[in-house]
Amino acid sequence: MSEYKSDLLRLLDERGHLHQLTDGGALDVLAGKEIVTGYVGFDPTAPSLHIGNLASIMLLRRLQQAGHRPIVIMGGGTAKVGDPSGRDETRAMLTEEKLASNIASIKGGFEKMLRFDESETGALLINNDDWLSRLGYIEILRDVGQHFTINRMLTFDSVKLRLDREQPLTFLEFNYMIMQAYDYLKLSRDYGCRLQLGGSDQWGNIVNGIELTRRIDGREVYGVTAPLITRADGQKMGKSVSGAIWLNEEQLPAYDFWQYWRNTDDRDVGKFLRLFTDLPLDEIARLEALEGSEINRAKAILATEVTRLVRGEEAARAAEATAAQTFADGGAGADLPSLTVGEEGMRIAAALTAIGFTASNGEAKRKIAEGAVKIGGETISDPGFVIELDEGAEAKLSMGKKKHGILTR
RNA sequence: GGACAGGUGGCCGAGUGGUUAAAGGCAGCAGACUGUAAAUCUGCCCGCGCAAGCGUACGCUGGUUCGAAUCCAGCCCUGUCCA
Repeated sequence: MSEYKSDLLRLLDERGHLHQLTDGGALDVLAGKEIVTGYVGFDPTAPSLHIGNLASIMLLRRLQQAGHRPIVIMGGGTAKVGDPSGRDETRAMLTEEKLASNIASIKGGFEKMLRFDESETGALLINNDDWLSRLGYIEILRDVGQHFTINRMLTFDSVKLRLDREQPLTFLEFNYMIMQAYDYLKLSRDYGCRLQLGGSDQWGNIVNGIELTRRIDGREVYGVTAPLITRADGQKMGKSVSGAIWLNEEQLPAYDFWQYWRNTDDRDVGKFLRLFTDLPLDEIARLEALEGSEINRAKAILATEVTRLVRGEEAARAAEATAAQTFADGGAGADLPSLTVGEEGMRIAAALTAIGFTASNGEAKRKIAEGAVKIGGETISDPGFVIELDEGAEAKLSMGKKKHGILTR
């Protein structure tokens, strides 16, 4: 089924992780005979990664599963420069403190998905600020800058796109690819790194690093990119209800994370199971073959598996149980968002906003007028309705079919 | 530094003095149909207010006018070309 001989490339290929690779034949041979150290870079531009980054994290997980050593590069240094890839606009500049706190809060998540230990294949997490910030300007220009021609830099998509669209591209950002390439050289020297993986938008950056390493050190290193994961409806992964689907619990409760996967388009179920879970391929084949409403079973499994991977066993079980109680039994599970209404009660519109179903009281009132709001299954159509509960009582507040919460006194 | 073009709601994009809380599209939310899916159709889509209504809003500041996103001045920002 796969043309590759090494466990690594076969695994990546079978599960849909491969888009492009440099000298796949040589990499296949290398991965077949020794432990390969490979890395992926992540820019700490937010306090949490989101599921758009999940495909890249899975690359590292697969690398480790295939018996190799993954390195997570936190782009503390490159984030100061800003990756222009796939962006129309210059990124907002992040302060040093913000970057540090982002890195700290992103770190934890990796420990669930990768094994960090002292073994030969134990994962490492390294901040490229450790070396990038120390570089001298003249030094970097002479050592690295002489290997880059402007002519070539201008042909890169990340640059060309901006120029074609007549959007500004600052000199700072223009240098991003040089910093990125330098990372590879540095990792090759200090950690014996031979492989860089990344999203397909990183192809240019990866190739630059490979060339730089070859030119300066005469060392052959490799690159692998994963396809851009799109959903069947054409949306990019990770955008949804209230923005991104964050990996961290603080940014998005496990229940909501679970729900995102539960609502996967029928057509994406098989693809996502392969990419984002460890389920065996034959089982996935069975699940994605389910017809009609049966495929909902596969979606629940997908949701639980991915949640387990990202949030842990306990969070996954709780989210799954809550979903079953809420949707299958029409009740209210413990993991639903909750709101205390207090002794004097609370206006329905205020409650909807407080629990996060609506962004403003005005929106809440509109939803009430549309007949979308229910308490305990009863539609509430009076916008002036005041929720009052007896001491210790609970009620289920719903907006639409999917948004449910628990009201308590 | 100069010439020209431009800066409109989450995004794209109309709008060149009043009927403009600002066309249209996308995204989003809800309803119907379903399977917590897709597609389709319908409604909603700045905030506050039960409501009448009020407050904000078209880069910023000021001005003209009964009335400005629209006219004028200065400033800031972006692009293109020139130096």
